Amino acid sequence: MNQFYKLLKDSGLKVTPQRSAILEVLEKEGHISVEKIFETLKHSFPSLSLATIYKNMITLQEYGIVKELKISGHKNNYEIVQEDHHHIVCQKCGKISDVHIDMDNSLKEISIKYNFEIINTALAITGICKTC
Amino acid sequence: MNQFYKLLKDSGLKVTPQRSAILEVLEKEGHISVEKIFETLKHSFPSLSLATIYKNMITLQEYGIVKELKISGHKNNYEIVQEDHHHIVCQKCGKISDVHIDMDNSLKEISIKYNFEIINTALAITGICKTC
DNA sequence: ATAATTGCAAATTTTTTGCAGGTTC
DNA sequence: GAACCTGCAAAAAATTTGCAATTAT
Repeated sequence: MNQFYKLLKDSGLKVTPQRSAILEVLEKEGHISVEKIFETLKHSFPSLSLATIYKNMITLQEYGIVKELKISGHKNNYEIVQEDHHHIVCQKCGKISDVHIDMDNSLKEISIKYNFEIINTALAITGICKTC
Repeated sequence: MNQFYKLLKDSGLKVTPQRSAILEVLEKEGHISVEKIFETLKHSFPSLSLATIYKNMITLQEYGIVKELKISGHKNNYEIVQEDHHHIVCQKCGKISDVHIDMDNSLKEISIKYNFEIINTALAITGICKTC
């Protein structure tokens, strides 16, 4: 019984080894592309197919378990849905880190000003990181 | 002599009819995909090639004239670089609108806290718009 | 037993590349 | 005339689909 057993069960999704492994990779890496997930897992699952990963990304997104991360100049990355947060992305080394920014006030203003019901926000801050 | 003549000239780029037309479409539409640019222009330029649009998107980005807009669930869109702004995106009708949000304080904090030199920010707020 | 999931192969979609001919400056 | 740009066709990369076999519940 793995770490994501309950999460999947509660969603009514089947707990397959491939699916669990994908989630473990996402958990471990934080943000990762389909290609890299495949690279990482093909040793433990020699028959694993890219299609399976793509299908899972779609399903897991539909169930609100995983989120797609689109960042200019990067392949699509995926992450496990967690507490709201945003991302800083180094243009040199490509590293993506989570940051927490309180935007409640700004968002409330937008919501009122445009009469817009906010469901989600995605902020990517690009620049040069500490070590670069 | 069109609207973008000076901009292109000053950048050292050649002013071709295709390039000017692409910029005009971007200007008019605000945010638009390569596919849609192609649809829009193929009437006036029957020989226009998708490759030309892709190549221009790359060049114009390199020269800081155009910016790629990546939004989850949407095709890549492009816009002309303007004053810093962000986007609200309706999940129902797909409409993308510009919004201005002052995030200076939050960004300054991030910059100091992570010792991160911020070059750019991309915020996409998704939800349901007024009319939907 | 049923419905969901996987893996494969093929198909589609999106983007890039090389090169020859044409255009801009 | 030099460098750049376009358009075409082909290639490469990214994603989706259909279907048969397998697996989870």
